[in-house]
Amino acid sequence: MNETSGTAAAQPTERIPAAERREQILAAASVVFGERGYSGATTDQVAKVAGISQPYVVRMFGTKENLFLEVLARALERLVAGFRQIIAEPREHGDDEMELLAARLGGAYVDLIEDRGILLSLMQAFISGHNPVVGAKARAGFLEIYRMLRDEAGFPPDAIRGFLADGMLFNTLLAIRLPDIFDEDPDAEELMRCTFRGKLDLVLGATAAEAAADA
Amino acid sequence: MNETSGTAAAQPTERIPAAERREQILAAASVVFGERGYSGATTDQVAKVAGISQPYVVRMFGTKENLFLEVLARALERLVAGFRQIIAEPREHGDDEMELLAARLGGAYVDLIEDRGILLSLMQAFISGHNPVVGAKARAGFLEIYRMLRDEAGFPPDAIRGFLADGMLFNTLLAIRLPDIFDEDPDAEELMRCTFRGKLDLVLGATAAEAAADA
DNA sequence: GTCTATAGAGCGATAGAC
DNA sequence: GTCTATCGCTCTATAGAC
Repeated sequence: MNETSGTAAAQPTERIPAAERREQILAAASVVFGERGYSGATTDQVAKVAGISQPYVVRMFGTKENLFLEVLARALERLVAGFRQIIAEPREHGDDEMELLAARLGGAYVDLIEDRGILLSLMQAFISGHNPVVGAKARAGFLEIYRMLRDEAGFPPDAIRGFLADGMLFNTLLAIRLPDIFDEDPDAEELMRCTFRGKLDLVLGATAAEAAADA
Repeated sequence: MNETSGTAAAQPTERIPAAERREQILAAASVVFGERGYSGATTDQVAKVAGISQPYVVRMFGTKENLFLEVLARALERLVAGFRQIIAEPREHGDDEMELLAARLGGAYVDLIEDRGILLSLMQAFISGHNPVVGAKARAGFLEIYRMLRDEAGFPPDAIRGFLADGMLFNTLLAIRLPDIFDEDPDAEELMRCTFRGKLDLVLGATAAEAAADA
């Protein structure tokens, strides 16, 4: 079953197609950038999570900045595609048509940012407004969502503001890991409940699953 | 008027009391941490903005982490104190009492985050949930605001959620520097207007002033 | 397709003079 | 109260073997 060597040294990495390896690295990078931030993350940490060597990460993407930009682009693509699909779904017309659509979009958004890598990569982009490349992508992405809600979903201005605002509050409460202190401070759960309402179970399920994965 | 030397070398820094120098460093650090993030900022950049040497920054605060924590604590203090003062102000009772109070608090918040250092230091803290020290401060600070709105201002749950959500959207649109592209994309201004409504002039005034200062 | 080795640059922190 | 000099570490990126 074993190689001849009995040491615990790193086993030679399996040779797999570059495209597949790319995906592995992007998945790892999403996690690491999400947790440590763009500057705080190192290509070596990404490499370790992906199970390969640090120079190979660099080789694959040229620079650390390119790698981050691709992670960000993927997150934005998933967000836009997810929303567009829901908006395109057939829906019954009625007084609460807009509320129903907003609830569906909100649910899809919470689903998406349950992936902490996606959540924090997006937030990293938000605070990189000063960076010409990342900042431009963040502005363009935000405006694309705005146009989609206005033109494709047909939301009136106040509904757009309410929807986007709720989303940014979701981001923040999940980013600061409010569920981590539910047992230390009952107000933490109260605030989460008041913010997420029906969506809370969704969020807590994901949080619990992540905690279990950590252990 | 001049020293004997005619070179353009850095002039010897004026000797000023430590407490005053501390404030200068904190002000510089707020700007630098805000723009570059905790990991992206260097103590040398802070020192240059403050007009002193890099080792002096470290000597004053022990470590870079301590310096960031103090910047964050100052921002939270200003926020909490500002809100508390407005809530304590006498107000006429009536149907729109809560709306009026919310509008005043919102205005104060926009005033505060016009200071880009404060805005981005807060947002830096939000995405540092994984960091035991910074993350704990972020959670505690957010819950303090929540309790203030619930117990001191007397807001009902939906008003709290709406207020906090609007604030987080303010944060995001300012952080990504949406006003920077008003002339490239008219939707940018439309989104800002739909979000900030009456407060827009406040925001744009500050943005214009900052742009002028940069040049 | 993947690794080891290492160059080259930057950064936080310390030591010690003035 | 403030600086200069510098150590030692970490990190990105390159070179080149397999």
